[in-house]
Amino acid sequence: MAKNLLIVESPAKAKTIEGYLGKDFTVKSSYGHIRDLVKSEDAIDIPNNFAQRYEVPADKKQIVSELKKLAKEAEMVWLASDEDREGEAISWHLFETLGLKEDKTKRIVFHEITKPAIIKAIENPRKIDYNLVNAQQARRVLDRLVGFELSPVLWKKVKPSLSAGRVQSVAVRLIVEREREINKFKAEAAFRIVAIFGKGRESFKAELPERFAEQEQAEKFLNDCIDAAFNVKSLDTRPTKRSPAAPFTTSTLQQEASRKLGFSVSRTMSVAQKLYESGKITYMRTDSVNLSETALTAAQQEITSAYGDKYHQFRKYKTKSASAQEAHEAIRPTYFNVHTVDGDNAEKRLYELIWKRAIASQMSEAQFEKTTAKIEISTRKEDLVANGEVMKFDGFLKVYLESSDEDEDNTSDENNAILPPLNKGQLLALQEMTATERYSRPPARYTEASLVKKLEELGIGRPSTYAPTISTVQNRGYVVKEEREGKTRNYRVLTLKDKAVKQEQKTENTGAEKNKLFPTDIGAVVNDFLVQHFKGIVDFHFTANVEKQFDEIAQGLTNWTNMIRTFYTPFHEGVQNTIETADKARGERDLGIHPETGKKMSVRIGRYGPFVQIGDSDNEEEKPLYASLRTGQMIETITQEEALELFKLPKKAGEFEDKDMTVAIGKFGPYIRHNSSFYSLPKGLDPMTVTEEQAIEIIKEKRIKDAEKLIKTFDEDPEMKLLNGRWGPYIGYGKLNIKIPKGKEPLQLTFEECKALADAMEKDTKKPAGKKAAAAKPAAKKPATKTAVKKPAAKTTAKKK
DNA sequence: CAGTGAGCGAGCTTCCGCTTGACTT
Repeated sequence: MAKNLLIVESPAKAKTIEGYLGKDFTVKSSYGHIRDLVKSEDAIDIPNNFAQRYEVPADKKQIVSELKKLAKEAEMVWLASDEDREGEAISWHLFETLGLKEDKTKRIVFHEITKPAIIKAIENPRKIDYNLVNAQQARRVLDRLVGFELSPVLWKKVKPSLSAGRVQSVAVRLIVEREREINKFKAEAAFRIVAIFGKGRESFKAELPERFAEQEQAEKFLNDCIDAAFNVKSLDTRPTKRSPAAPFTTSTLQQEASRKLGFSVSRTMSVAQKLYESGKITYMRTDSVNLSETALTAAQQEITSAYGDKYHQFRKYKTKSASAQEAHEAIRPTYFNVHTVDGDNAEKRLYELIWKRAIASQMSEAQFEKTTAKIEISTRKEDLVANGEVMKFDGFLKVYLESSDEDEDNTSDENNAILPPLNKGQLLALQEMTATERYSRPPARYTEASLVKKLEELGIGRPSTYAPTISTVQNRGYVVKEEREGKTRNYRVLTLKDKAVKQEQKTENTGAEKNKLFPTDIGAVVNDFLVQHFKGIVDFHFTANVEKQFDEIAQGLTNWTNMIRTFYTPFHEGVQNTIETADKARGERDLGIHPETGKKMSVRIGRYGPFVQIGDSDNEEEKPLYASLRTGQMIETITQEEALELFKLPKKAGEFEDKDMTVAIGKFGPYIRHNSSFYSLPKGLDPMTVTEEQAIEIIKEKRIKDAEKLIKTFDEDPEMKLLNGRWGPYIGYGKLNIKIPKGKEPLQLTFEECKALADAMEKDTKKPAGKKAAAAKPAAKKPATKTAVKKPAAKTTAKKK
């Protein structure tokens, strides 16, 4: 047996380090935290100085017992978890749980996985830093208290199963408030003047810095220019430069992969995980922009050999984020001389992005010559301005250009245009001048990645939680990621050409969104409730404030239980007060009087989501009418006209010749119902006017599609089918979808075999007999397997309902 | 997924942060 046991957090890290240390060391991984607070109410003994009850979750039992065994046999145990709050706590939990002895345990830390760094760490061991551990406990306890006291308030006052927390509730608030800013926004139009001078390759654009609010002003300007003379009034040339961006952190990687590759944040993380596990990149959950000495040298070698000396420049980046804990390096390729990797397309592209960004971060700046020409108009006092940029040295731009969220904004694209050679006083020939009506833009909706950016700026969340947080707010139904169609709007363009001004009307599409985050009604109602009753918790600076106090605890300046008590006492009072006094929040909004019947119209959240009601619930004689809101509609913005539309039924039974066919509109759009089958109406077909022929066509097409999927049917039972799915063949039986067991040839399967599989599955879902069934149905991605394993029966009944 | 929204009430839900698989129709 090895004399030394060294424990790190990640198995991939363990493998690498084992290679550095030789046979005297066994290197193992704890797979993150090995203990957590128990799930029940009594996890924290509040009167007893917030004493915690911890347990080893079911999925960690095995690893803990293995580590225990190895620790017993070892002469020395080296706790090498990350050097940050959580890492220190992991070491402490290991110390406690494995029953380690003070004199046989050493705590070591390193910030990069390089041989010299590991050796140095082993030469400089220390003891567990209990101040840091206390800071982590304060963080853990605060999050539990907030989450587990706030959520039940929502169950009582809004809806069961909802959740609130220090991080997720602020994420939702950001999205809700942004949506309201957009709703409130009034676009203002103004005319932008652009002139084109010269011909062919010599032509260039110039713009008037001012804009005109009224068409008359723009028109007058163009008219004034008909017979005007244009000459170069001044020329200003000066050098400018651009520097490369720092190498990736988790958050910047997520942003850039979203902009350049169109990846969701969770996709980025899972692809990066694969690259990390196969040793291609360094650790992908980091807030550090630092590169190891080894990496700096390797990057230098790569850059000088590929591009030459003058392209290289040593750079050290400093983190801008106050909340950064910098336990790791920045994300970089493990080996800079590896330009491309094997693997699927996503891995290749993400690796390339990481490689370029890291290499560019050690390259020299790009140099430009920026020219600004002012052009005088003989008939007006304003000057036109033309900007040109010439690259003198490409520097880091040879490999990488960071994109920005405003890339789609092309209103200032003249900035990097090239100007022809110009002289002061030179007369210019006007080719064309336009005055285009341009609208101001509302604030941009968040994408997953821009929300991560914002959260990081506010110091909320950690690299390991950005992706899960984004999923949580969507899984809870507070936020949806959607594509929405825009509206067309008209804009006017005046054109001066050949000594005449012409006007035309053009149309543009505006407000179309793809993969943007929208709040739902429930998200808005929960947010408003929290803002009203728990302003302090959902305050954007709450996390930053408590982080300051955690830092004081970590430095030994503050006692953690005092800090938590100071926070908890008023917070808990607020919780109780809210439970007693607050009204139920249903987001109700008045929609006025129904024009035909004079009854009250209102809209609010119900059991099945937001709906419109006409008439009074208390009225015994006449039941009120109800209609669900549709995708894209919200309580706070729906108008009475839109609400009335919801009650119009397109085609009722009997309106078609085929008596079994009706058209209706569900929450997810218009659909045809034929007997008991549903067929959604393709976009562009109006459900109010759809003809029977069109409906029959849609049904036919759907049937053809279904038939294409069909491989085989069985005479014994028409419900049993062999189908072709996205990942190969599977068995369909009624509503059940059954995977084909490994090693079986799909076409050889007999009906009996299929039936047996189906029966087994049905039994499984009714009475999950253990791990398999429970693990097979995590509704959300995250809910710990612990719950599922512990209470499988409860979970199933809840779902059946 | 797909036309419902009463009221009763047992037993359930829920946090953030550290990790990786098993899984997907």
